[in-house]
Amino acid sequence: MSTTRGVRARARVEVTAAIKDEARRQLAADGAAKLSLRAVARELGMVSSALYRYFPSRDDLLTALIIDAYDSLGEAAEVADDRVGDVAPGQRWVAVCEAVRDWALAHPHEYALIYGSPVPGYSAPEATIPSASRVGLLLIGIVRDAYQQRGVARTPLPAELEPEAQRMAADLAPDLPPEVIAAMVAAWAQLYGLVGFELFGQFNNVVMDREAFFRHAAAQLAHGVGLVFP
Amino acid sequence: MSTTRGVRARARVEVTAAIKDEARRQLAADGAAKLSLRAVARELGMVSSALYRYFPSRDDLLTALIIDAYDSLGEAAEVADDRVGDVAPGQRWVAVCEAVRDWALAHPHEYALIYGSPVPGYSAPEATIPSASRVGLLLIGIVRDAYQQRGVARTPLPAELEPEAQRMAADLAPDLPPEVIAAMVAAWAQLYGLVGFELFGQFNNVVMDREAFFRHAAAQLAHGVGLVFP
DNA sequence: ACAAATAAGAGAGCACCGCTCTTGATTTGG
DNA sequence: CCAAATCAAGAGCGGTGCTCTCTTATTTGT
Repeated sequence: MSTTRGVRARARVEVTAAIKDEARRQLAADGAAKLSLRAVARELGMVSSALYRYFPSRDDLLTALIIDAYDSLGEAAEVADDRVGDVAPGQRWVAVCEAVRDWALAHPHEYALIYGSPVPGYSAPEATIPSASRVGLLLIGIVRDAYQQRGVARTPLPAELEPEAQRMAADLAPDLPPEVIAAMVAAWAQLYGLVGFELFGQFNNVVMDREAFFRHAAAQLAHGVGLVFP
Repeated sequence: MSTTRGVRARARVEVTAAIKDEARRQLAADGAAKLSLRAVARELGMVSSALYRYFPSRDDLLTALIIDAYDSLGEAAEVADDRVGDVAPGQRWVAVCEAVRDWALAHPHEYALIYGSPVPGYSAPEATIPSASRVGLLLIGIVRDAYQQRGVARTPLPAELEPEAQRMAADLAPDLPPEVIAAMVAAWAQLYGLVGFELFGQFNNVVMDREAFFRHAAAQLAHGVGLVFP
């Protein structure tokens, strides 16, 4: 019967989900460094070795959490973009930036997991790429809309960056001018600099009104990409 | 005698230095997560408990390494600024940014230690502040020189940021205009976004010619702060 | 329908970790 | 010179990730 075949399968997805949920709880509470397979198993009433039937190692569990975190962040950004409605591209950009920051402040350990220090040698498993790209793709989409609807301000590139900018444009958005793509990639990285500095305490005793500071900085980023405000 | 008093004291500083050196070796090799007191002790031919006479905990050892890393980075930045000589402020800025990036690429695990994810809850011990400030102070100095010698381009602030910008300026550089200080703090954070993305693999398959890309982005940061090129 | 294959949980165990406490030797300062 | 401070060493506690074996329950193929 279809049910008999499903008993094991169903149990498997449920247990897998329960493990991830508990792991996410511990991650949010104490950070990635203190996530312990034994503690997760203990909390779930299993024995630690049983966990290895679901995740072959601690790193694999963390990778699953990383993908979830990327998706959660990506969705938050997409929702924010939808919510803001049909406004000027610059305002959409700022809304997405603020969504990223809000998500980071609400999920600091998860943000640290994906944008903190993923072990400098470590290169992300292929599986993470689509989830990790969501925010970037969203920002590209905003710039593309701006370019098609009202155009963007363009500043010439230094000669040494021409070939690289053309290559990036061909990869990321062949319909957009290379200098805009180059500016966008830089702005994308810079956004995470702003968020990281706030989250990791580098702004302690330096920036007090973080809201206002961030909003202005995000707007300046939009400006640098060539987006305009109404 | 002066020597007798010095036997213990001298041994102490030597052993302390040896511990830090070996720890730094392991940090550079395997990252902060894998730094093990027992392994350090083993390598030094001591027993692990003896290490606790010098550093009361693993975190204290790490804090010592953090301070050293900040100082190493700060000195690299200062040396680069000295070396570049009497050029336009924008070029000094770019030189310092490149020094930060070069240092990060040369010491990835140490960079991750200080600018990665310092455990979101964790707030840096007071002792780290002076060392951590060196790069920031250097950048402020460059902007100050630019302001006094040739002036900087100033763009007005949104009203909501006025008070905060004035507060920051009063704290960091009372002789500089608030909008310049605000732009500088943002640029400072953004610089670390650029470096972090490259170091932590976010630019994999996206940016290839990292040198050229970074140089351009750093120059754009300088522009955003109002610095000019000759 | 039943035997074989497979998946899952339990338990013991290995090698490591940070950290504490006690013990005995050595150096220091009054 | 002797008491006090300092330090290396050892044993030990509770924890970790991970492996291996054993037993039991489910799924599968005939």
